[in-house]
Amino acid sequence: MNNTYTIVNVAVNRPLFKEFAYKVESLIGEECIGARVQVNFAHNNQVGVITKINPPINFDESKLKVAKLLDNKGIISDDIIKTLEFGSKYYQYPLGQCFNVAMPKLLRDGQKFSYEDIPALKLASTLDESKVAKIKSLEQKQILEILKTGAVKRKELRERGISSASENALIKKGLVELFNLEVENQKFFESDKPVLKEEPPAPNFEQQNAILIISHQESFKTFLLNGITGSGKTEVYLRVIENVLKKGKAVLILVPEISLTPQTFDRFYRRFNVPVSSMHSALSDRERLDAYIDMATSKSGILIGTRTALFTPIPNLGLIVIDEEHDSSFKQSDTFRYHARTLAIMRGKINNCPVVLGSATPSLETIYNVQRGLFEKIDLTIRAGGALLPKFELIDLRNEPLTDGLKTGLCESLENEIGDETAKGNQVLLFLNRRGYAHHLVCHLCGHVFTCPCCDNFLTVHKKNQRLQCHVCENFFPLPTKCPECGNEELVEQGFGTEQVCEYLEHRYPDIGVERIDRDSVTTKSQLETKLKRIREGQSQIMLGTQMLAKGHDFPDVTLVGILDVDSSLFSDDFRSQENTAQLLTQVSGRSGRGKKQGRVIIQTHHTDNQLINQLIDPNCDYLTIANGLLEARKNMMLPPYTSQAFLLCNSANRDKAFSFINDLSFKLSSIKSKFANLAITSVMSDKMEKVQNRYHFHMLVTSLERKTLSAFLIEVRKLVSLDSLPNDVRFAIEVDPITMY
DNA sequence: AGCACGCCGACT
DNA sequence: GTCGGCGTGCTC
Repeated sequence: MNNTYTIVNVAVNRPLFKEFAYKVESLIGEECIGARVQVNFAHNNQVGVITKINPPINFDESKLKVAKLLDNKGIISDDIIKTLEFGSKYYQYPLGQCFNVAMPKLLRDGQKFSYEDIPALKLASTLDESKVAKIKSLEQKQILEILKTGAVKRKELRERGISSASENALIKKGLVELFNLEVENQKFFESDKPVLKEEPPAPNFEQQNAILIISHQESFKTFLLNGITGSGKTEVYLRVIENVLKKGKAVLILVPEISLTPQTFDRFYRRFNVPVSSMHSALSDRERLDAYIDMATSKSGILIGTRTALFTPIPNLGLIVIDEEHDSSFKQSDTFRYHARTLAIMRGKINNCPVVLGSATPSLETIYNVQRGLFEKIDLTIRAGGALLPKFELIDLRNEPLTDGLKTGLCESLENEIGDETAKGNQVLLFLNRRGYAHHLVCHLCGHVFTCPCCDNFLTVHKKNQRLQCHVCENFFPLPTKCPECGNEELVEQGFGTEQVCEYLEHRYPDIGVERIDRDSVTTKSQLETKLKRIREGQSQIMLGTQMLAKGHDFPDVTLVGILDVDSSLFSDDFRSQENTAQLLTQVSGRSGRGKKQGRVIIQTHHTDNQLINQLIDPNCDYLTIANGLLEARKNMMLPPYTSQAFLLCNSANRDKAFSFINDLSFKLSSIKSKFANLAITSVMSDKMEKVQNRYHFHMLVTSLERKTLSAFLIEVRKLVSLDSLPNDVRFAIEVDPITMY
């Protein structure tokens, strides 16, 4: 019977809002929805995904091309297909390209959906106790301790912060054996081991309340777990997860990119006997596929990952957690421009399971959804061990003498405070969200400012590697000795960055260790570990850093947090900058005073009458009060979340091409605009940085009172654009629910 | 997005 | 003649 075939719809990785019919040369049914196929599409071989079986077609059946099945049943589960179909419409991004983003690279490339070798370690069958006794390395002891409970994948050991050098040392000593883990054909809920590996600490009454409410929720509902820093949100997650696992259901936990620290994973690996998988940027393609298969086949019951982990098939999904839900890394800002929070809630709805959003500083969108009754808020207000929240104080820079220190970011009063605290044996954390030595370089004679030749951007001075660097396109140039315009040799460094402040601190406090933590001084995981270790062991008392420091790490001995430059974040033209500043400062301040001593947060500012700053230092004003005030302002100004927005983005290496394309579009849109009520389109504008990497960027902003109207309008935009098809070298994109302004 | 097709100017 | 640059249109 070689004339039997099945007609299927296939989504291909092309910017087309259409699926294409093919025939598969066998009789297949619904079980193959979500299976990959190899197809010839427009003279090209492509991997596509089956979306429908026996669809109605208006195409000559005899002319259908043949699709070759790559999977004998669907690997992309039904709920993910539904989530992507929703996402494709909501974000106006072609379904086939959504699938592409949702699949691990190896699956995209057509590799088999199966495991290859999985390197793992186990204790040697005969353990030479005399050799064990001789081991001094803490890390090696830790490995042996972990392996006593069974064999472990090398990937897991690395995620728990253990270096492969220690593993290799033990292998060399013959205490540990490297082997290829044969994955047992057992599902996580079929194990006879108890769910818990260790007895958890007793929750306080607030945590207990939260655990009960969420655990009792069997059907779809979105919770906001609003817990101040140090109130034990993770313990609530762990307890709820335990309850979900006991019902035989699996769990998905999304975390921000920044929190990929060993502690994040270690707590889960230590707590549960249930296998844990992870998915994040540090994994190899193979490891990512392995984690994907682990979840899809129910070998693991827990997946912890960054935003793309959302698209991992998980049969019997019982709970989705989004930790630090306000974090901007949940929004993808290229290709498929989705927000993982939005799609996670949709996936929860499709699976009829609860979704928990956790944060000390929730996004205004989420707070608004609580006010509208869409989400249920649960509060955690008590810090573990009775630790007190830090006290905020202001230093009015206008009253400070213009010392050398102030020129590099530190006023005299703050210097004195740092001296006092460190003399008492305490630690100090200084926060400055600007890396490099100096913000820019200017000629003292003619005022020439050194800018990037590819971007409309200043070049930042980096002293250590003696170069000027563009923080937009990452291009760099040797540090100049004279002005290219007038030849003058006096070049002035303006604006301080972490590198300069660090240099000053080391000179000012030569006897106190200073650790700089930013993207330039910390490039590998082990560098970060070394620095954190020196801080934990008290060898260094001052740490200075960018956002890298603001999240995830606890520093119990920090009693003083210094905010060096809040002023530059107060006057941005982005309407979200106040919200972001409040979140960042609240998060940074939460790093201090987790021990017994109450911490202080000192903010240096020239604007002591600024409303936001005054709210932050007011002990009677918490983050939610600030957020409610900001929401009120958003309402009055018709801004999100009270309205829905989308950017229409366009760029080209040829300025005229980009400009005339978007102007044409603007003209066409103005004629259809009247069909949409309560919808506003701005005129065409250059992006804040018009030129980036030699491409010229323009945009229009669409604002609508109703989400539905916006969606309907964007469909029209898309049709207009694809009807004309894009001119050569003009790129066009729609960004729905933008979180940064262009 | 890719790629083929076709139109037109430049050059052996 | 014919090579190649780019605008146009199609992809089951």
